[in-house]
Amino acid sequence: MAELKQTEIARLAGVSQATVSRVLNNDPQVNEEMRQRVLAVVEALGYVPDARAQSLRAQRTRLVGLVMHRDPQALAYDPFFSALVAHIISTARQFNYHLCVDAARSVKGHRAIYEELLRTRRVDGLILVESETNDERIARLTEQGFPFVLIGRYQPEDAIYTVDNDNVGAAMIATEYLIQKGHCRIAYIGGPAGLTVTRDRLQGYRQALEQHGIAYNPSYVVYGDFSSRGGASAMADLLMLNQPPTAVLALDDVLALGALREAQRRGRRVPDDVSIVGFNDTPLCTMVEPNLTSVAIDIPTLAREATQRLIDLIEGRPVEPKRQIVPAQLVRRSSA
Amino acid sequence: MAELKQTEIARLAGVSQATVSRVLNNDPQVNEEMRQRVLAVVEALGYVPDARAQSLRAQRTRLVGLVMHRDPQALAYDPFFSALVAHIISTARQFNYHLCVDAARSVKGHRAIYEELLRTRRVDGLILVESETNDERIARLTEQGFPFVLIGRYQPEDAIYTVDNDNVGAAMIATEYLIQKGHCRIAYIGGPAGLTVTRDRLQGYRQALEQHGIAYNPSYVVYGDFSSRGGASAMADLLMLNQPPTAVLALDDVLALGALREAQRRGRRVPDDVSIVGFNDTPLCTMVEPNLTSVAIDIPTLAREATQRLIDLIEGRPVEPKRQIVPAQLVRRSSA
DNA sequence: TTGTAGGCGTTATCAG
DNA sequence: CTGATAACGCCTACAA
Repeated sequence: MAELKQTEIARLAGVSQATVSRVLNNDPQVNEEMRQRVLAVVEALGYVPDARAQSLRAQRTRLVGLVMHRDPQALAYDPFFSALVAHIISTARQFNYHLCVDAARSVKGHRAIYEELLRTRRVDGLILVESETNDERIARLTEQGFPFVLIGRYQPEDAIYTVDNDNVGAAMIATEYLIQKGHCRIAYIGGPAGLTVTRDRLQGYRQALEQHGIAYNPSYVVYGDFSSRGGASAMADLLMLNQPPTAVLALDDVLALGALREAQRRGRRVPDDVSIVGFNDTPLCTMVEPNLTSVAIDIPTLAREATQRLIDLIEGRPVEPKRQIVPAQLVRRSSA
Repeated sequence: MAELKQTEIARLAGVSQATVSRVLNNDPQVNEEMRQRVLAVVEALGYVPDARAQSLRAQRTRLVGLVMHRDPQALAYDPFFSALVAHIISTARQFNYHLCVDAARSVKGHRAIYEELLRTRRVDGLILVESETNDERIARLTEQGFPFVLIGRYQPEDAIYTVDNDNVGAAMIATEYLIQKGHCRIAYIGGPAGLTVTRDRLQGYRQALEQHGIAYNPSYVVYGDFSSRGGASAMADLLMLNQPPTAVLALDDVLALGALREAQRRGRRVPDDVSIVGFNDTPLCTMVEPNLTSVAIDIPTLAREATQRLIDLIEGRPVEPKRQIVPAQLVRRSSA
């Protein structure tokens, strides 16, 4: 079994190794009889070409990389992450690609991964998420002409290939919904401050306030890490204010749930005392009481589009336009 | 930048390509001066060896595979999956390995992945989860002498390398806990019936009943897929019985939550009317009201041990004993 | 101590 | 239409 290569097949079929290769690559020029003879042996022995050799020869691994800018620990229970991975996997597979996942929070660790995955040409392309403003990675990737797609926004638009869920617009919709419900003391719980997604949604939130003539109050903006605890402590801070908010927009469902639970723990009724809106529309939303109103950002489409575009880039097909927007949609439930 | 290989470095440093290779592999025999000269050029150009070439040459990709026997769709929001991936990633990285993830539910799809990952030698070893009894994959892997570690149980024990969280024991502990609380009508909500984990926990459940002289009632055993909805419909079935159970042991937290919500929807109070215990101790447990009592199966350790053992196997280090058990532990909260 | 050369398993280019 | 032959980039005997 260890010696199963094309030369071995060739020997048994009584042809040259080159012919075996041709048969396997469906070269139309090969004689039908030879093809059958070769295929018979291939079938009999269950021969499959060695991906390592193919990778070297073709200068292509058929592997796409996904690097999360996050501590692996923090990823462990993140539904956004698992949804992303799941959908990238299934899309990639349709094109005969596989997924290589990595993660690191530290800049050093991140650079190491970057080196290890990209410079070594271990993967053919990269899907980036959670970019920070002025993300150093993006500059380097662009400079090197390495295929990559960013899930998120980037400026200047059209500088790189992106699939964006229009966070600014989505946050606006959610905020306007709260305003229409009569709220004017609306808070925003973001993720880590440097992330583009945090800033974009903040921007949408502010724009909505502005359009409705509501003054922006900086003490209503709190940042947390992506965890239930982060949401809880943010909510705790908000409730200690002299004029606590009557509604909260949280950057994702996990944060929103933490906030919700904290509010309840402190005796607030949701949505009567405080309304809460999350992001991502994960199954968590229907798992808590009251069910969480959330902005669905359509992770499947995001992942599918990003993957497909990345593969197009890798294989040299034209990709237009550079920026694609996947619409988001507010899913109304009981929490707001 | 495209032409960055050892011959190029060698040319610029005025040495042979072999010397460059030796320097990069820390061969102690190279002259210090040469080493410096080579390293200078390497640094200056930012050269990193090509993983594809190394893979072919070394017959090793430094990639470990994780294949979930599940529809990618179903994986999307599964906390067990994301926790597993996250911890495998960080362990693998310590040993300079990367993770390639795949998933498929259908047998055909699964076999395709198996071929594609293993036979092509795209990965050096495999971590398996969710094995079924008489899992065909395991026989083939064993037969081929391919390095793999199973997370779960397998019989005969010691036939293959496994890391097991002692599901039988864990289910026993949980069931006994319920019995001690005075319950005797205890139901079990499993996952897909074929999975080893479903059967093992059922076995533990039955053993506990037996030891306490409680008759086993088949109508108290229901199977669902791994989803909140699965748990809900299982609970619905249970509550329609003439003598509905007063306690439920669910195969994982997601199922347990679905069950919990369904019970509440039907006006049952938890834990007063019906107690519920889940598995995995995911963050979900503290996100719902009442907080979910759950059996913590220590996914980080499971993942870490499996990864480490797999890498030991790949690199030819002895691994003993073949079967390792990671203890589980009941985390008591309010739902039971 | 360093250089030369062979080969890892493929694919692709040339002759024949 | 098929068979030698040359890369792909790297590591490692073996030779100098």
